[in-house]
Amino acid sequence: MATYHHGDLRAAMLAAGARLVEEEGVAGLSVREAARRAGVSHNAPYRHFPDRESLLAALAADGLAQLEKALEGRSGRELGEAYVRFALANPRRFQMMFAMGRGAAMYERFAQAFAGSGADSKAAAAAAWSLVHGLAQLAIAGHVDQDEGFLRKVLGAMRFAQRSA
Amino acid sequence: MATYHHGDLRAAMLAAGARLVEEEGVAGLSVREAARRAGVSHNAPYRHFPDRESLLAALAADGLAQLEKALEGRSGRELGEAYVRFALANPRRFQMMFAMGRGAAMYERFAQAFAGSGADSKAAAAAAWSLVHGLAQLAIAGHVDQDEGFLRKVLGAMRFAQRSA
DNA sequence: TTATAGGCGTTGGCACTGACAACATTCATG
DNA sequence: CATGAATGTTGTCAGTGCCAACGCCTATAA
Repeated sequence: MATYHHGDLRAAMLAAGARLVEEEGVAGLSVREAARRAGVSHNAPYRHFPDRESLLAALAADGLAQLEKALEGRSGRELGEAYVRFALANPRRFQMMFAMGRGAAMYERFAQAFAGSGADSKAAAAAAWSLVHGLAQLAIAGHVDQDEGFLRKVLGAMRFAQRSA
Repeated sequence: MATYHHGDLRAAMLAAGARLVEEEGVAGLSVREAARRAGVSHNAPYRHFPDRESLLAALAADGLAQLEKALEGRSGRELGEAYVRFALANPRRFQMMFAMGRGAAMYERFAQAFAGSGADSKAAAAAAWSLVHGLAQLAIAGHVDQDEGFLRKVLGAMRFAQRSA
C-alpha cells in the first residue's frame, strides 16, 4: 500500500476538486486541500495542472461534458427543463462552468433545437438559451422559487415571437 | 496632510474595491490591496468591515442600488435593454451582485413592470427577468455576441404566452 | 537482465493573504 | 481639560499558490 505513485492523480484531483467546489464554492477550492484529499503532497498536482486556474478550467470542461450528456436527445421544452434541473443539482459547478467555459457547443445545441422557431434563428436560439440560463442562475441564487412546478410555469410563460419586431 | 484618521475609509474601501473587482475579478479583490490603494494600513479596513466577505456584500449592495437607479422609471422593452446595458458596462460587479445579493427588490420591480402580462404574473415576471438576466450573463461571458443590435433582437424574439400552457 | 532517462511525487521555501491581538492616536463629549 | 470610544497601526500566525531542487519508480532498449 501507499505506493509512491498515485496511479491516477489527475482523475483524483478532478473528483476532489468537484466536491470542493460544490461544498465550498469556487473560492473554496484550493490546490493544497484537493491534494490532501487525494492523499498526495501539496505540490504533486502541479505535474498535472500548471496552475490552479487550469484545474478550474478542467473542472469546467468536465462539467460541460456532463451537462451535454444530460441534454442529449432533448429539445424544446424538455431541453430547457433538463438544463435547469442540471443547474439546480450542481449549482456551483454550473455557475463556474459558464463563468469560464467555452459555451460555443451549447449555443450550437440551442441553435439546432430551435432552428426556424423565430424570424432570426440565431436570435431565437440565444433567447431560448438566455431564458433557461437566466432562470437557472436566479433559482440557484435563491432569487426565484426553486419549486419544479413553478420553474416549469416560468418556462411556459414565454413564446417565440412569430416575426421579429 | 497624511492625517492619522482617513476621514471616510469606508467609502474609500468601497471605491477601491469596486475598481479591483472590475479590474481583476472577484477573486482578485484582497482586503490588503484595497487598503493599500486607500492609503491605509492592512488592518484598518477591519474597523469598517468585519471580514472580506462583508466588504464584498457591501459592494454588491452598492451595485444593486446603482442598477436600481439605472432602471428607474423604465418598463417593458426599455427595462430589459437598460438591464443588459448596465450588466455589460459593469460585468464583474454585475456577476457578483447576483451571486451574493438579495434580489427581492429586483423581482419586485419586474413583477410591477410586467403585471398582468401573462396568465400568472409571478411567473411572467420571473420569465422576463430570467430572459434579460440570462442574456446579460451569456453576453458578459462572451458566449453570445455583445453587439447592441443583436441583443435587442434577442430580447425581441420572445413574447409572453397569452395563457399558461 | 540490467542501466538509464524521464515521468511522477516529495520536501523546502517565498511572497501574499485573511484574521486576531495589542497598542497608538485622535475625536467628542462631560 | 480629561477621558472613553472610534479609528488606525504594528506584529503575528496559519493557509495558499507556485518555484526549485531532489528522490523514487517504471518503461524502454542494449
